[in-house]
Amino acid sequence: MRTQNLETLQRIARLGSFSLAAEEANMTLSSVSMQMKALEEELGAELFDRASRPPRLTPLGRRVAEQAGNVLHEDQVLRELCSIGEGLAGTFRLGVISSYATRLIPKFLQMAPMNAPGAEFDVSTGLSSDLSASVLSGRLDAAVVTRAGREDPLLRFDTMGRDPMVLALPKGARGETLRQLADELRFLHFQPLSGIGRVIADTLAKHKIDVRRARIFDSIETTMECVNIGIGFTLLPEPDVKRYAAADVKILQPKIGRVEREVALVTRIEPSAERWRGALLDMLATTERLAQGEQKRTAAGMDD
Amino acid sequence: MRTQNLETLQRIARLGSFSLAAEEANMTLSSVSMQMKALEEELGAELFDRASRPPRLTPLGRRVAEQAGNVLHEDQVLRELCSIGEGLAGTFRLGVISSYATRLIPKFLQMAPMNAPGAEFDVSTGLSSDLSASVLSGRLDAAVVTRAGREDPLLRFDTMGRDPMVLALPKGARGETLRQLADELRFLHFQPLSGIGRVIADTLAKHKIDVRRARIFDSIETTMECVNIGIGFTLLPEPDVKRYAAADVKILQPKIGRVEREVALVTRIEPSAERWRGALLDMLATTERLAQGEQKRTAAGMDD
DNA sequence: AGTTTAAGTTCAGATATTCTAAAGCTATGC
DNA sequence: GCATAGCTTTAGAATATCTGAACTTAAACT
Repeated sequence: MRTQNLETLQRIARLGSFSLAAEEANMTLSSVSMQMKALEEELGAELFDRASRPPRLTPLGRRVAEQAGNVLHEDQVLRELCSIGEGLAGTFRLGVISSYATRLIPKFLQMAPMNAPGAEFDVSTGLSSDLSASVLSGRLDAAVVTRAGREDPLLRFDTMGRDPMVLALPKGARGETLRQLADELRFLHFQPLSGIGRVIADTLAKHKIDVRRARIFDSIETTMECVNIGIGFTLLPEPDVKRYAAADVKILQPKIGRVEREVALVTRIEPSAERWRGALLDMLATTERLAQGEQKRTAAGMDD
Repeated sequence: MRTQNLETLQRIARLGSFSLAAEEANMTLSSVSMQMKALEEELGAELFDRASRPPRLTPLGRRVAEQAGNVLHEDQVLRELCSIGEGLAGTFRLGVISSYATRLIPKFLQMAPMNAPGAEFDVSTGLSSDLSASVLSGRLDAAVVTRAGREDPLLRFDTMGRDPMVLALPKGARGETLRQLADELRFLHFQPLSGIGRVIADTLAKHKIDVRRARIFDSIETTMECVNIGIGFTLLPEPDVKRYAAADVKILQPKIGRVEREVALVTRIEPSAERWRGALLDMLATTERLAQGEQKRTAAGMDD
């Protein structure tokens, strides 16, 4: 089936004759005639009654011309998908680290239809290392991960932002440095296989801090809840700590220098990704900005 | 645009590689490759990332493959319209004489989706002569009309049924023959330009009956309402008289012999009409049978 | 790390399709 | 009945598409 033939059929139905259709489409009359002959042959149906001089559409031909409109409409939608110059067009399989998902995904999905009407997003969550591996193997197109250590040279990491890591201490804790606190309290260690966990483990190792009796959690919310009720202290990104900390939890910058987790968009290095990587980064940045603004407003509201 | 290319794209998206798609479709691998190259060219879009060896769909390619499904689905609908062997397929522009419309159209439109799922009907009403002219000129595909006198040789009339014409007399009328009644009462003459009107006029002329003070109406319901309240008598098809007559109205066979109106389906004589004329006649006959059954049941119900 | 294999791409030629222009029909209108 | 407009047909040219073979290369396997 060739869509041009359906267009010609529609034109004939609209204009009432082969010759007017030919004129409008800048084709020869014989082309029009041959196209319709081919269409009838392919469909195995009589679309025209050729006994009368402008050939008359049969009832079936009339209906087929109508249905041709549906086919052509879907075809048009397809072409418009492809002619979105700027902006995102396509179905993107996007991964987001669990520790960032809460902050990003709801707002992102809410904004997506406005920011990128030509795009669909299949979002999934996981650990930085798994997500990076999925991007590398092609199961995902892109992922938001925490940067850490060695990075595959086939992948590209575009930093989206840096969150300072802060200490969250339960009410009554006395120490002020990581080392002091590690002696005094149980350390709540975020899953070392995750990006944040790697940052934490690297920091502890670098300063040779021994956290005896550490507990491992793989949920930020759970970890903070444990801090809230005094089970131990932890080291986590500031925005997450502020989101979940109870009013009496003490928040400190670690004295051992700035500790950060760096959040990045990871994509494969390949020519076709150049078309959309920038737009996706823009969109994520916009979302982040809006989400942070909202969080601040919420926090402000809570102060009242 | 060629739908085959979209099918190939879908196959690749489903099977994951060009070669599997080629195998499934019994094509050579190079055909598949060339089709996809042509599709990308036509759409002006990169659908595949050819750096990796089964070429990977880009996000846009994934979305296009999905939308291709919509195009192909509409195409399939179109083909199925054409492959309805028996039965009606198409959009039929159908005329029905006003004096028959009440009896036929509601039931007909109600049954249509079941009886002829592949058909649509644009129904209009009018006089037999106008409807026949419309069929002849192609504004209608077929019409249900009253047969009368000379018929165009380019048209074909298939009789659907015959309604005996009966006299309807108001309460207290004394005459028993048309002639007696014409002397006694005002004659309510149905629109002589219509089919029924022609039958009436022909009958009166044939028997040289003079209906002084006749009144002309172009609605059966109005005519019968006038009989009901004693304004005059009339001669109309039995089913219509029975439908609208008040309980005290007297109904008589005319003594001058059987007077009938013959209802027929009129269509152009042309090869393509052969495909559907029979099916349409069947459908109308079925509808009529059901409608009559219903009318009888209603009448029986009223007797209770 | 080098080799093999499988999977795509490209090319040249064969085949099929579609177009144009001209000639041929035939309803329709005068 | 004749003229004309409108469609069909035909032949040949221009395109497009397919096949099979040679070529390339990513991924898998020593």
